[in-house]
Amino acid sequence: MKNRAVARVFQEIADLLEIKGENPFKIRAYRKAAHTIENLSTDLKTLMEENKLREVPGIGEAIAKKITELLTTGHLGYYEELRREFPEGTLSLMSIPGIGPKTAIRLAKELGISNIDELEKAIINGRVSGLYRLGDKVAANILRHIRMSRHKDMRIPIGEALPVVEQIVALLRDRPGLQHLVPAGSLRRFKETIGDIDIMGTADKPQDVLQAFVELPLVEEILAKGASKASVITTGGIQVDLRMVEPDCFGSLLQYFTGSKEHNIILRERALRQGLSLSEYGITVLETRKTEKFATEEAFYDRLGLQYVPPELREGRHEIELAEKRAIPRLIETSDIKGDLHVHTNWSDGFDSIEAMAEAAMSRGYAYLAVTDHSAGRGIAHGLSEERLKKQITEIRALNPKLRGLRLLCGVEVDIRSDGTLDLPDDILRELDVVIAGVHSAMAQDSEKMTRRLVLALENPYVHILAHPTCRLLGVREPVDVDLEAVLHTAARTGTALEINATPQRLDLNDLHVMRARELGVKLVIGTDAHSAPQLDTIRFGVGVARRGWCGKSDIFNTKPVDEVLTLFKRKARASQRTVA
DNA sequence: ATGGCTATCCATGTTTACCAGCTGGTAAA
Repeated sequence: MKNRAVARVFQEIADLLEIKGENPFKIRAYRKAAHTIENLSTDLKTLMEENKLREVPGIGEAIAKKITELLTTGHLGYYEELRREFPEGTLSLMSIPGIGPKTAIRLAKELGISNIDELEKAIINGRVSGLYRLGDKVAANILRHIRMSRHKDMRIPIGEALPVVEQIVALLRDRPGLQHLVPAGSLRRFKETIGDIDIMGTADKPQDVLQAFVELPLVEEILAKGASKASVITTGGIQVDLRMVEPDCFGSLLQYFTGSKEHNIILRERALRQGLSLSEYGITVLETRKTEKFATEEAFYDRLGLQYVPPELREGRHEIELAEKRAIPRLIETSDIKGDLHVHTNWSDGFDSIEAMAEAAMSRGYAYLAVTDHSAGRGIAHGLSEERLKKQITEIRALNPKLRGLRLLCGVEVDIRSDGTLDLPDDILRELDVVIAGVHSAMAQDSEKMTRRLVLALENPYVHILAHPTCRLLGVREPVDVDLEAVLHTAARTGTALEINATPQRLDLNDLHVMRARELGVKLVIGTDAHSAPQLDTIRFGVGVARRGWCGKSDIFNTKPVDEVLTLFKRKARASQRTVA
């Protein structure tokens, strides 16, 4: 049994205990243990054999015993008994937002509902809204979430797909005779979700590479393996195709399989007008019927009289027009980023200390890092009260002289309450270098209310950045209902920056929003929202979104030196003082 | 259930918002 499977059992025990209404601290102990086990770098079995289970923080006598039982017998009596106490399927009801343990158990016991389909029927028949303390609004809300979960698309978030591809490429890169190995498709274009993963390669002996590919440890199932192509399903359930091709037409093949379809259609139509026919094998001159081959994409675009088009722009918008005029801008790169303006520490719900985050920022070569922990309104995150924030400011100021080359900025991610007011008074916000405002509650508000709420927050003279403006979580939570156009205009008018939140689950703003923001002259920053030091690396996902939104270095504010950033932020408060005067 | 450590004990995560019924339970973040 793998660590992950053990963790899942404990997570489910916690859910069941929650339904049961057990001691909350006991529930938390199981959740904590599950989390620790999931992130453990050593195999539980090894720890068990060395009698070191108890040394893991969060694993005590009872849980160590349960792990041992699981690992030796493959079963856990306690868990199985617990499951028997509740109707089958009660747990699945809790996956619907709006249904917690109390409601789940009532639906199961009072209506005999044991799965989501039955729940849907019961709501439609009006059986749910008849229950005590469950009215029409609750029922309608649950129904809405059920329908939403049905329509969830099955594409994989790029945050999951990219690491898998990188792992595969890293494992195969050193095969003798391998020349190219490049992911194509929507992954290469850095779309936020990916269908299947396509990797293209060239090698002296393609068969060897294909063989090594299907033998990788992360391969769960081999769907097909031929002379030039293999398809597998990874242990994470993602389909990956590897296509080995002839080196002399690698360029046109890579171009073809990178897409997008829309981009390639426009390209073909344009080529036809020039008497050229495009295919994945090259460019055919219609008059002579001769096909030219291209080893690189650059040569391919060049033959068509076009500037090279970065994959992120190949969406059939206006990139080909601009490539004709050689007017495609230089896009932002991760190395252009000079600092991160949104990170958390263990003062709120972050994992690492301020020092550890600063250390990580220095090793990335950053010039600055803004510490922006939550405010008290986010109770569960152990958000900072005014008092604790003051203490943190003192600590950061004391730390700064000790840091070589890095400027730590004092900041906060202040809650925007349901009415648009902020969770901290202006007096303290005024003291800070960086104030990020963000919505973390009451996300179901209607568009009018939500828009008014965000506009009000942006109008605060001390708010510099609006965090994750639409609050979406890919595959988990839909964006809030908001008039984003109005928000963008307010941001432009007040000189407030909008964030491209780089957390792979968020990517918020998205590429289209970023384009629109650029058009309106809205300042943009990329922030990782890192909750641990390694998460500073997720900046590249934000850079990917910015590139898809046609951003150059100058469009993203945290490519500027620290003084310029601070000057801009201070300018907003000064401007509003003038307005008042 | 864990971990600290005077203990067959005690602390451990908190605030906001919404809805059903007009104060308090439930869920989300």
